[in-house]
Amino acid sequence: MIKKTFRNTALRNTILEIFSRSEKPLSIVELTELLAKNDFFPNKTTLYRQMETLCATKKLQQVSLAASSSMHYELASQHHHHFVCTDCNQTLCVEDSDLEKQIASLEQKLSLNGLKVQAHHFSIAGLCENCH
Amino acid sequence: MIKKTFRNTALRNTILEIFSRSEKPLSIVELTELLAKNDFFPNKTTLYRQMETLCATKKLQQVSLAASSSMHYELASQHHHHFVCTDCNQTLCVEDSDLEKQIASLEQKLSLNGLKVQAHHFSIAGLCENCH
DNA sequence: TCACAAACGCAAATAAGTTGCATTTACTAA
DNA sequence: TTAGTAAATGCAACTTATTTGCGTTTGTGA
Repeated sequence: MIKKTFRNTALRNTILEIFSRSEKPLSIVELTELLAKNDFFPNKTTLYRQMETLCATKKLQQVSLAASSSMHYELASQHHHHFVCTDCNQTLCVEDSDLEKQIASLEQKLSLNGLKVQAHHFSIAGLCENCH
Repeated sequence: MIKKTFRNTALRNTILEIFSRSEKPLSIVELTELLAKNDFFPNKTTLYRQMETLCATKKLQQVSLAASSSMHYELASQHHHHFVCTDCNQTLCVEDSDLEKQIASLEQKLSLNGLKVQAHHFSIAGLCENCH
């Protein structure tokens, strides 16, 4: 098994900074916009590959949001769940420790049944205060 | 407000039959394959529009599965959650009434906070028994 | 400071889903 | 029973998200 060395590049550091400052998961498009404000204009292929590397090294993780057709990402250390407005796409973080516990217990149960759990995806779609 | 009349077509009835026989959510591609076995070869545009109509009339509902990039659908009356193998794509239904309750209570809480909940999406990604 | 793998950019390809428009068909009302 | 109308369908072209191949640049350990 060959170990890939993880390099420090200005782009990568900036990406991680942006994610650590963001309160919500970001898509490639959103990330591109935020990078532009920091004077980075990387090719989209580079960004997709950054996401791949950063997810593989557990720095980030994928988040699939109910109302969106594109993948979103967040810091792996900041995993939580979201409400997404189907009209304006606004995203709100939803905290519910009981739900977390219930999910953890379900995952535990699945592990005992011979499945290896890698991730869970949960989100709620609906209309936010402004949109209904 | 104009009411659209919902028509019965052979294709539509077959689609609903296929979903009622299926134990797991189906993507457009999977549906196309099953329709072919019933000698239906509809255009993909037609299928996307069928999904639109059938979801709007609450016969079906969208399901986003963790390990997949394409939308899946299931009978609205059969809503449950799924485990998806990231390797072989096998899908297993996961029953957990406590989790359901917890989600319902969270949705209730969100409603009281001025949000209109339309749907939730939950799935677990991992490796099935055969793949690890 | 050199070599090599990791990171990057560009162009083209693929996959999922959508739109416009013309044609066909199910259903309703006469 | 039939004629009119809106729903359903098909086709081609388009958009958006993501991936692949390949050549070039750059960070980092020896």
